[in-house]
Amino acid sequence: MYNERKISSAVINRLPRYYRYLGDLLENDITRISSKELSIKMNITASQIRQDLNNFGGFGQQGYGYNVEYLYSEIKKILGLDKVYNLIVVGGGNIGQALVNYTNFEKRGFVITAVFDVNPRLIGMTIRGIEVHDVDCMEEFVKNNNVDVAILTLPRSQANTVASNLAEWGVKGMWNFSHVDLNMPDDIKVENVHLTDSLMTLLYKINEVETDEASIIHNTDNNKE
Amino acid sequence: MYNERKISSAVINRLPRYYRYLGDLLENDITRISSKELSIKMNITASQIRQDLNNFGGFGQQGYGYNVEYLYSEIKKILGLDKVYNLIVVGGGNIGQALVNYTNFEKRGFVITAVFDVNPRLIGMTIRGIEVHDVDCMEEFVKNNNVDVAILTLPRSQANTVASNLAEWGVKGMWNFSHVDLNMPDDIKVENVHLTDSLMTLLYKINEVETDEASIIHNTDNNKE
DNA sequence: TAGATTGTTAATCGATTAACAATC
DNA sequence: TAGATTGTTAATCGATTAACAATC
Repeated sequence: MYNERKISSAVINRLPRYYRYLGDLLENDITRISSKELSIKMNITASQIRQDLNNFGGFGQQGYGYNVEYLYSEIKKILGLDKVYNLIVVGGGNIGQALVNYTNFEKRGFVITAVFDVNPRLIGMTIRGIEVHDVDCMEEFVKNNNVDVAILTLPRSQANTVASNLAEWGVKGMWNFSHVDLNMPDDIKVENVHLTDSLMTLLYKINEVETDEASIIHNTDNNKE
Repeated sequence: MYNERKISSAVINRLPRYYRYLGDLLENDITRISSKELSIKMNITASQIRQDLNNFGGFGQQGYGYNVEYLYSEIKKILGLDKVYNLIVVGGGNIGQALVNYTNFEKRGFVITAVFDVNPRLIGMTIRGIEVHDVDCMEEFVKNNNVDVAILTLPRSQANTVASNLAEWGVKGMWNFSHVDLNMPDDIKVENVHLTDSLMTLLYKINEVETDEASIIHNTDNNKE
């Protein structure tokens, strides 16, 4: 496991998608698949699939392809999904509550154990059996429980201060829904979900299509010049 | 505008971040900024900033840098944020409701005008003044209203069928929260928010840190060999 | 003017794709 | 065995960074 070079984030970001497709194959009782077949399903090249997988090991067999169940379980291990994780939600607003209510997380071993907020109207409430605590209790909670990930769904202005504290108290990863970049030491991992940014890029693309269509018309007009 | 080569998605994905930083500068009454200064704030290279911006035009001035207000307004136009968009939510579950309740969207001109669901217990309800309709009414609604984007927060199994219908009825973009890939014609734009995938990559990174630490110890042990 | 900083070309780096020998 | 398909090296492609002449 050691002495290996770092895996590029392009590869890592594709792993959950492989995992999803292999899970679908499993559900359909497909026992083996070649990189070529999978590449057609996933709309990527077979070469990329083989390169990606070989970052972690030789999971296939010449002339046969990949055993679906084995490859699925290996990717599961690579992603660390064979463990259970302890998550807390910091910020009990719309998104925070929605994530607590999303029962699929628990099925996968992502267990939300507490929600924290400053709002007295929320504190003491229970969301799907999980209590909303005062943020003042957060330090004690984090220090006494092994919190793997904090889900940050709080206002921009507070995100960095809170995240720094959490990191100091032992939280290893920040799943950041706050619309701001976090400044964290290298050993604290951050994954951003910037919903507004995501929607903006979609709007760009929609407008781009319209512009393209306009230019096709325009070019046709000028064809005779 | 026409005859330009296509802008890479790496660039497009960075635009909302530029927009955010420029907005912050504006709020702090900073009127000009050089690519070098901005690069330090954003933790990217000045070269990349200049390359990115020059895909769309020369917004700066030699010896001066960029006028913050002007550049902000130009990126706003590039992203199409100077318009108002009509969105619908398809699937009135946790995430769907949370997005309806997120009032910041409206401030930016992303207006959610309707929610659709199959659940009789939700139909007729009102979320922040927006009614939840029966999906059976969706065709009529979409055909009579100019729907720019459908926010898909429905089960995997239904996402593709529903999205195909919506595309046929005139929806231009799909903001896809369903945990499945959509097969859409090229002129329909899709932006995925795969929350589970995002969390999985975070977990990978957390475990990677732990593995790295283990290997450092291991390497030290073996140093004498 | 002199200094600063852009816009843009050239160099580098990294990621994707192609090719093929190894081998099941 | 012959055919299929991997693992891996080499080639290509695209994105990032560096460099610098143009110019405000």
